[in-house]
Amino acid sequence: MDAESKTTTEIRDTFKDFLSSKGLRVTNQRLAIFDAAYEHPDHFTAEDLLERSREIDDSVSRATVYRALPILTESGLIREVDVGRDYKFYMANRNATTFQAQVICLDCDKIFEIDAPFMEWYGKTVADKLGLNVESQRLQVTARCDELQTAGICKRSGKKAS
Amino acid sequence: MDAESKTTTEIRDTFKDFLSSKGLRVTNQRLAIFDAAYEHPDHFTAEDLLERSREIDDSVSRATVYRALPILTESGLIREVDVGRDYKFYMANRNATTFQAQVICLDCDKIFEIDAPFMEWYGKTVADKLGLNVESQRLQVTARCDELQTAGICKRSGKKAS
DNA sequence: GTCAATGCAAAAGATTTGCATACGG
DNA sequence: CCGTATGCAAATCTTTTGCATTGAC
Repeated sequence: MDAESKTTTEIRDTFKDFLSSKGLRVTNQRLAIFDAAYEHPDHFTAEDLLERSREIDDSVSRATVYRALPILTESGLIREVDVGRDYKFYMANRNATTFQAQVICLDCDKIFEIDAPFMEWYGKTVADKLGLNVESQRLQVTARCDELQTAGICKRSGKKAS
Repeated sequence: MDAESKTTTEIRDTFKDFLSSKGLRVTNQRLAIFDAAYEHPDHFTAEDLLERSREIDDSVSRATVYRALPILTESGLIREVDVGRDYKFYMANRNATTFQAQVICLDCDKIFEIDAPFMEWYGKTVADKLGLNVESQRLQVTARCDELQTAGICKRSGKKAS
């Protein structure tokens, strides 16, 4: 067992506590959705999550996934990552302490999370000038993979040119 | 007439030239949509644009607006501003030379455009590390208007607490 | 005249919601 | 037991698309 970071079981207890503290019920479906999210090593969509949740508890419905996502987001246990497509991505918020920026590769179709600690300061500075209080921030870089286009293969994603 | 910046008429000619150069046709509908976009001082949605275009040429259909938007965006004459809602915003790209960040106020429901010249550098640096070439970037700060919540009115937007 | 552009209406696709039922506390 | 959470299916809402017709060049 990993001595440094919390186990999924421990985090699941945090989730249970969160639900209880909000007067929400601890249901099998919610736990299955939580587990599915934490099993996922990467970014996932609501649909991905539905599929994986159902492998754990096949009674999970799409509606329940969509209703659970805001709860998980509010609990801070997962993070919403909107990169401007017509559907949203999410990811387990395992141990991110600093602000994360995203680099989205249009060729690899992959999202990289990058530490961007200075963002904390930046957002506050700008918002202050307008007399506003920062609620959230996002910094996204959309990019192209030259390697894929030139060499025909991308080492990072393993994707080959089509 | 303004001696410093281009008139809308001049920019419309640029649009016509752009269309011709791409082998696209200069239609009344496209010009009406262009004019509507440039009459709009602020951010607007596709639906806003449809409404205003129809005041100029009532034959403009929703489909044509949606088909014109990517053309206008590609021409660089308007800019797409996706702030993570389920619909996109657009705005006339009058004279922006430096990178613009957005501050979105959840209370005023207003989008402020802010110069963020350092972003050019930042995006390139991060993408370089991954071996990627920057295609586009976005930096957005979501904020709350304390003034509105405390004093009940926001000077900036003129909005009153409900 | 030719073929791109248009309007219309239907389709698409992610997310939300109404409602009767199931189940957690 | 009470009331929240669920599944299902229908609804929503923006954006896209197929097709017959119109109009730019």
